[in-house]
Amino acid sequence: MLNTNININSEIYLKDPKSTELGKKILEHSIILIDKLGLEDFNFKKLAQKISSTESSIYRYFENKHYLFIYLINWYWEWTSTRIDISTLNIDDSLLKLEKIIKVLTEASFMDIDIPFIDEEILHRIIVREGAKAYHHKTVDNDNSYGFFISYKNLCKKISLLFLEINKDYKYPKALASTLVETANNNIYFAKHLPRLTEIKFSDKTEVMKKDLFEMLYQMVVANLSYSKKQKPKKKK
Amino acid sequence: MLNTNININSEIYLKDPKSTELGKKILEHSIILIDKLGLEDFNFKKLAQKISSTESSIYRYFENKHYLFIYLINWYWEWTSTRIDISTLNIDDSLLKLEKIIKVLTEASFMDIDIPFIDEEILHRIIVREGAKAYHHKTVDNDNSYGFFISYKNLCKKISLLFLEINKDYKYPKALASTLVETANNNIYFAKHLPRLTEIKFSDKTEVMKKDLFEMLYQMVVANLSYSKKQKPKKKK
DNA sequence: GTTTTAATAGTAGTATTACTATCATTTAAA
DNA sequence: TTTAAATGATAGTAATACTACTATTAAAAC
Repeated sequence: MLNTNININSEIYLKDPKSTELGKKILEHSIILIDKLGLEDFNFKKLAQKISSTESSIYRYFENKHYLFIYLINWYWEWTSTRIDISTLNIDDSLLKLEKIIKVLTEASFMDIDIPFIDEEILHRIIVREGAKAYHHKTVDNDNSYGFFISYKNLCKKISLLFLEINKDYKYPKALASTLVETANNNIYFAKHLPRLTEIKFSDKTEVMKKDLFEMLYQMVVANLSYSKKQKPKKKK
Repeated sequence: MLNTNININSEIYLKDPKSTELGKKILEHSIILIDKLGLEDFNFKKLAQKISSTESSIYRYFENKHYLFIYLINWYWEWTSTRIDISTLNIDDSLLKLEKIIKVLTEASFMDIDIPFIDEEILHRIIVREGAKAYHHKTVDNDNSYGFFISYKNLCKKISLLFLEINKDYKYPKALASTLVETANNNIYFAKHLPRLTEIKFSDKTEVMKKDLFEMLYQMVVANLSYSKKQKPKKKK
């Protein structure tokens, strides 16, 4: 069932930010500020100033910066899942579905569901730059036990099921799904900041870059899925 | 030319930590402490306590925690490059070289060059958990302008050249190289902490896991390189 | 063997961060 | 119009991320 209402694990917040005006302002401006300052220089004091509120008010919504960040990341994953659902709806051809999924993963503007207080383009930029920090830390197991990464797992699960649809014998659908998501983000980032790590060329005319990135990722997935298909189980002699 | 002496860009430190006793203690125990506490909870005060020194003494070697971290990351990349050189020395077969490289990337114990004050096993664990933070931040371009990521680029370059050796027409050797390195680390991490993102099963009997991971990565690379080989340039009709 | 320098330690101090606690005020719902 | 929810204002604490300066020790040079 398709659901355009993005739902976030209630363990992440103290008070649902979607439920109040201040909450929505926190979400809206935290995205803008994190994009501008970077996650390490962003803090609740600066955010409070920006929205003409106070630190203590923000602390009523989120225990700390990490939880707010986890919220945003989850929002992105849920939003991405939803866009995948919408964009693949009524499409039967598996390879066409794959195309749609890769487009969703690489273009924040593709199949947009507009929610007024979230700028998805900026959020996508944050994810590309710092999304991996959500789970690359010492307390990942604790966060995981509260279900903070379920949205990410569901997203990867969804993608991996399509891979099995294309090739039911493929051995590593989950790993290929997470690799696809991570590689999409990494190559956007590398193209801009560490260009010797990818063939993708950054350009302000983003259409060119998106097309190149799309082709690379599509080829990567198809190569993996079709390589395995060829490998007939060989009997040992 | 093979060089087992690991050299780090001198812009990263204020005083060469390899050159003094305290410097070596800083390197040795920062690795142990970062592994134990995680990068965010690690600081110079705690490190100073651990090595019975003072904050101010540590600040003579590194401007701050970030630079020390960059130093360790660079050490790892240089060490990995060196191990690749040694392990592929005198090997002619490209696919055998690929095997060696993947083993170096996945096993800190493979082809060890023992340097007394660096515990490579622990350092590898840090890289797997938090290595990506070295370049996923707002000031990446500044760091990059000082050459802090040259070692990583060289490592990827080296790997990408082997890919071209296997298939000179392959279109994305650089992207595949960075993806290989990142995917190796990610899947070790996912196996342990987010197991639904990979087929690799974590086990304390690490040999099993390493073998699975090796096979997955090897297949991924070969699939990509051989898929492209098949694609004969088609004339447009 | 003394002088000079390099290396380290010790102490103190500052600005910022990451909170917690308490109370007052405004706004909305009952 | 009362009551409760939401927000704001203020203050305070412990920790962090430094900088500055001075003292001591150890090693190298003369």
